[in-house]
Amino acid sequence: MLSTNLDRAFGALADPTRRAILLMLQDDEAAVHEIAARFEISRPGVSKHLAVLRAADLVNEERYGRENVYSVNAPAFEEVRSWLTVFWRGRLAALKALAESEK
Amino acid sequence: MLSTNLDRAFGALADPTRRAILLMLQDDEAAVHEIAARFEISRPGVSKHLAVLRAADLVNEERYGRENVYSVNAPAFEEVRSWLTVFWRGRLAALKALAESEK
DNA sequence: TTGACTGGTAACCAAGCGGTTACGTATATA
DNA sequence: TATATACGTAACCGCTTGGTTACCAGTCAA
Repeated sequence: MLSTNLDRAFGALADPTRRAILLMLQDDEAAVHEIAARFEISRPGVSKHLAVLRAADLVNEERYGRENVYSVNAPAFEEVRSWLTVFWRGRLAALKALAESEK
Repeated sequence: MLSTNLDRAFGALADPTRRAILLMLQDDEAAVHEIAARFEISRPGVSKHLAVLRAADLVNEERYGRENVYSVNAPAFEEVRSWLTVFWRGRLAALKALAESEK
């Protein structure tokens, strides 16, 4: 099945370790070894989570010397929030239409 | 790995078919056979998607005779929106702190 | 230049997922 | 009562996922 940005974003957010990484990056950007130090899983495990977040475009990656520094990428979050907001508005509209029809 | 409500909610939203089902239910509640009629996958396939949405508490299920009628369950969506909102506020706070420190 | 640090990736494994067909059961209808 | 409808679930299949260890390449420092 072909996978869209939105699929990947929601899928990336479905894992608690990845959400924790995002919360950590929300305070400040960090290198991979700094992130790995805060989690119990192995460094390659963290690398794979970061690859998933990168594929979902939820984080940016920048190389400084031998460090790979990750930070939050805001626009991709907007896409997720936007889907939920649109869904919500549609729902409110449906409820309103229902209320009208019951008058 | 133990799976939380939030994990299941984000995971459920990661699939385009399930999002389409939710958009359909947002207009009006529907029985399983009505939902299945609108998708190309088999009815048992739809049943499994509905089971995932149910496990994530994103839908409600109610039996009427031999029909199983599904509808959107609003509170679970609030949990997802809430996580994103809290994340967002934290991020804005971090950006503000950064701006302050640069003065 | 040798050695330590940083980090991606390959290979592997068990578990989960999205789909299918086959089946069982409950309900409505003729 | 016999038949058709509605739906969940089991069994199966191939692919993905989240974790591991082992390895390799690039960069910094002595």
